[in-house]
Amino acid sequence: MQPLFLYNTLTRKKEEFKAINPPYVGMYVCGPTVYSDVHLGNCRTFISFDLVYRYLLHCGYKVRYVRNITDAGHLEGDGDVGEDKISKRAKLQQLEPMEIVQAYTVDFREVMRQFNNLPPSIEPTATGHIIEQQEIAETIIKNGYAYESNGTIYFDVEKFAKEHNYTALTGRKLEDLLEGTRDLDGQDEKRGRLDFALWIKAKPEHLMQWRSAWGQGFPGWHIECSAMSTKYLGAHFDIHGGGMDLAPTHHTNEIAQNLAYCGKQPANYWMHTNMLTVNGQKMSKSLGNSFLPRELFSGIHHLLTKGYNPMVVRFFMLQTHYRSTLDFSNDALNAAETAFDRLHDAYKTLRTLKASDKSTEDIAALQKACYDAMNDDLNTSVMMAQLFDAARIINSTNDGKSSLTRADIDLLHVIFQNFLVDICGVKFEEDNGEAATVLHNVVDVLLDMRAKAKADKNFQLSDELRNKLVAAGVKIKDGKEGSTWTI
RNA sequence: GGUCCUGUGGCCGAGUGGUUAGGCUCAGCUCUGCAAAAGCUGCUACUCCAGUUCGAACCUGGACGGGACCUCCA
Repeated sequence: MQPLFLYNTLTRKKEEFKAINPPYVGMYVCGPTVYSDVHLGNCRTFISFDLVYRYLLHCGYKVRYVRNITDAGHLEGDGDVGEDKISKRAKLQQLEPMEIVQAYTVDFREVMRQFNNLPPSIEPTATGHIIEQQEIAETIIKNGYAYESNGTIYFDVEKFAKEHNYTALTGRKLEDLLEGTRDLDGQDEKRGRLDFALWIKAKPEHLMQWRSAWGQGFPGWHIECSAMSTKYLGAHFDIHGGGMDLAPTHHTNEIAQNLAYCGKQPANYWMHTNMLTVNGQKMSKSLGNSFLPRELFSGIHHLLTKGYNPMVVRFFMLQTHYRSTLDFSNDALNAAETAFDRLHDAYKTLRTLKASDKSTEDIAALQKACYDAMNDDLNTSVMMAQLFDAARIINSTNDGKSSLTRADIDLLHVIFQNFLVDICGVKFEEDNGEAATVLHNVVDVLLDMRAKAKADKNFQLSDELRNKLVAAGVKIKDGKEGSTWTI
């Protein structure tokens, strides 16, 4: 097997991927906070890591993929003041916090299914690991990197930074961070301005709170990932991922917590996916420019002219490398839809291709180019360019302008199956079932009538039949050996 | 303000110090009763300025533009 290179945020380089205990791989990805709908930007990240997961599986690794569900709420604003997002939402809607969590978790999983993301091996929740989070906080206090202040536990960043490289992930200078931080105004519980909470004292009216050695409270924002990754993947595992916006704060603090807890950098490879933008601006809940998956599928959104199949959206996203920003627009989506159909049509044509004694094309080289692209930090853009090359070869063979041996045709099948279906996770709707069979028969009857009309040179009738079928959603292509159709 | 990333043809989007990315759109041709599809051909770019180099879109410096993070965010 050829080496796989992945870009590691820690070293800012592409590095050869070497599993700690091959063939096993542990991968942790920061999942959603389930206090509202996942938007498309979130989905991009999870689709990107689904690609990582799928490719590792394809390469023969046995992957334990852990993606958390944050259901304990995060505070709003800087930290220690402010309100838990999930509680806030719950009060607003007069619901139990867990009712909110349940509703959005169910919705999240449904969206992931629509995008054909494989479910992670474990999807742990923050509320299910309160004890583990408390234990980590306790140990960090014992190790001298955290302190209690009026029922809240803070991580002592400045002390940690004296012995460790706190900003290893982003390469920023600590002084710059200190300068950039806002004044503590009123938060005199904290010793240092960069200190962050591991455990937060709850006010009596706070809806989600748990008992602890420090009184009633709830966990801080970063500690759940430390707790759950350590529990399921061990103190040192292979890949940790998330959106790029998590690197400077969430992941930086997570690394600090793990080091302070057990002296180990949690993951060898830190992977970060880039943002989805709308008109050049990051799509985010707080900016209010986010698209909901269902709006995109249905087309019901003021910026959209039509709806798009989830597979088209997935394909659209994978046409761009995961570390580049991807701008979202109707034009780009329409282009992706046309391109997607072209690949799909070629894949279908492949089944009916007639073999020759000789090949005029080098299919093995094409397959190698696909692997080379994927091994180069999962360059799906270049890999897909190869698939379009394959589509051109298939079509031109179908037209009799080039030829392929049986072995090469079979290899093309393997390439499409491997790279498009298994690795990119693109699923093609196959019409199965009784209704579909009946539909097939009915269309065939109509095409038969149209063929007779054409034979009689009754083009008025044949065109009418074609136009009406097109209006009904059936596209007709006339070939030398009869007509074919697609929906 | 600080730190970092980025600027590619009509649009989207890869990329490497010297050779065609790819997709979409558009035009022409072939095929076709017409249409659609498909194939072929064309439009062939790298923000600007300076430097390094035999040679730079790709390296360095500067300018300008865009973005991310510094507050929860994938």
